[in-house]
Amino acid sequence: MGQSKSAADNGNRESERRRTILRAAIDVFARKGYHGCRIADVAKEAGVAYGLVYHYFKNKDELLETVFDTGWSGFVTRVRAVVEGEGALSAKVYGVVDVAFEAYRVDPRAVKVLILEIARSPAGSRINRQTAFVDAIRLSSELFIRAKEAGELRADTDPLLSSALLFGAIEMGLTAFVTGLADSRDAQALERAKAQIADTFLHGVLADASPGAETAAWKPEKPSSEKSSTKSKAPKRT
Amino acid sequence: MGQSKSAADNGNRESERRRTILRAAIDVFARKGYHGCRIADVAKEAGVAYGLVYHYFKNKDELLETVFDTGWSGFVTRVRAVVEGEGALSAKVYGVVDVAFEAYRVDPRAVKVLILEIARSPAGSRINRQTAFVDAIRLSSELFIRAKEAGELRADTDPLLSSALLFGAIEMGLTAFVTGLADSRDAQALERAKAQIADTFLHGVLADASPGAETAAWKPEKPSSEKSSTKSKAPKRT
DNA sequence: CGGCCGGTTGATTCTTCAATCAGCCGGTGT
DNA sequence: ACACCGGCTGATTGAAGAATCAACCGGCCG
Repeated sequence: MGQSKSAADNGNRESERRRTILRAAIDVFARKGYHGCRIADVAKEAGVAYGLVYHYFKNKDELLETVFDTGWSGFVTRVRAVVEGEGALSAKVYGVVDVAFEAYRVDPRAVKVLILEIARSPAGSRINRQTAFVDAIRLSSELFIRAKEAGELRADTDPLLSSALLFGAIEMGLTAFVTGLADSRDAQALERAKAQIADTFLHGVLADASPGAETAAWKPEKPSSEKSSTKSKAPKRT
Repeated sequence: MGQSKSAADNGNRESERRRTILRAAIDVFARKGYHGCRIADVAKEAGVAYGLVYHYFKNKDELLETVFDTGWSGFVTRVRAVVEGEGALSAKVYGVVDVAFEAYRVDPRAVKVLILEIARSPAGSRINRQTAFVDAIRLSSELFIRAKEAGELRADTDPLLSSALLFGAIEMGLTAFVTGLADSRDAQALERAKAQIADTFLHGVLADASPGAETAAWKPEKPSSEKSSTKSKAPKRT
């Protein structure tokens, strides 16, 4: 265990242990869920005494809160960068999808906890985590508001709902991997999923203007020559 | 309290009380969450003695399980009807969206519990509720498999993922109402949300076929005259 | 009338954990 | 050497709440 630290680490030792515990918490939460695990599990996973968890965190809830703050703030920051950056709507949408999937690639467990435990927890404790989620949706909705003014969007779209739908699609896409519906070790699959989410959101699933139209009418009109590629190599954002 | 039942109810009395408890459970779960409530709360809500809950249900978990089975089977049945029915892809997609929103309109509490407590619960107890969710996605994916063979779909779409995305969009749309982001008493808003979800999924958010390919430019300006209508009166399914 | 029986009650028991706390251990300064 | 100090330990406590159970109705049948 304890590596001798020499001198080097004088600055931030205060972490180290705390980090270990936080990491362990993420792993355990991801494996058994917040309610399904005891502090003892976290302590064991971290290879640390039960009491030490309480030395670094006020209580179990603060532990979850911290996991949340840590992971979420990074995500929001990146999303904000995309939203406020240069480029057309399409590029930004792809950028947002990319941020989410990248987060997943880097730390699937953390993303799992964020999605499963936090985004959907009913009125969790004091601090409204729901709020944080809503804030993210609001943030990216600006993207659609501006795009709409610029005429990039169809007229009958509500920006807030569009934003929500994008996140919903991303979340469900990730959930497919989180729950094992899709193989998350397949880098190709991840890439394809990313592309399809962005493409579907931007262009829909239909194979072009569906000529048949059905029953009533889905406005088949589509003068626009070739719809083209679609292969969508959409500009990588990174 | 106890209404005298006269004779009339001879047949299925075995329910009655059980139903009351189940109903109470849904309400309480919706209000405080599964983990956030005690059996005592359910009993009180139902106006029934604590012990009676255990007369009708083996334990707290079975209560949730039952809420799930009850609500979910109905939903799946309706979705199946849509998937296996007649009509073009577009109509069916709208139909699926409609089923979900109708369920919400009829019993928002129950839908809330389904979404918040069950869809996302991490490896809950024995029975895999995740599985049920996955099954629904698989079921509706058949819709996309067939549509793809018929050439209705773009070639580069994965049916399973498409199905997941549709459900993701629906779920997030409903979540917006469940969490109060949008006003669920506004029938108009519900209608619009439904239409936008289906439209976005089928046609995307973009103002038109953006021919510009991507890479460099995403072709901002769109001359395409009137994009118009699109008001989408999409065939009502009911 | 009296005993049975299924539905019903709610106090009691038992379990599970979050949270505490008295003290240990090893490093550091004097 | 000694005393101090902060990180660290884990048995103990106390509360919350799930599940049990013995007793209690009120109808019904013999």
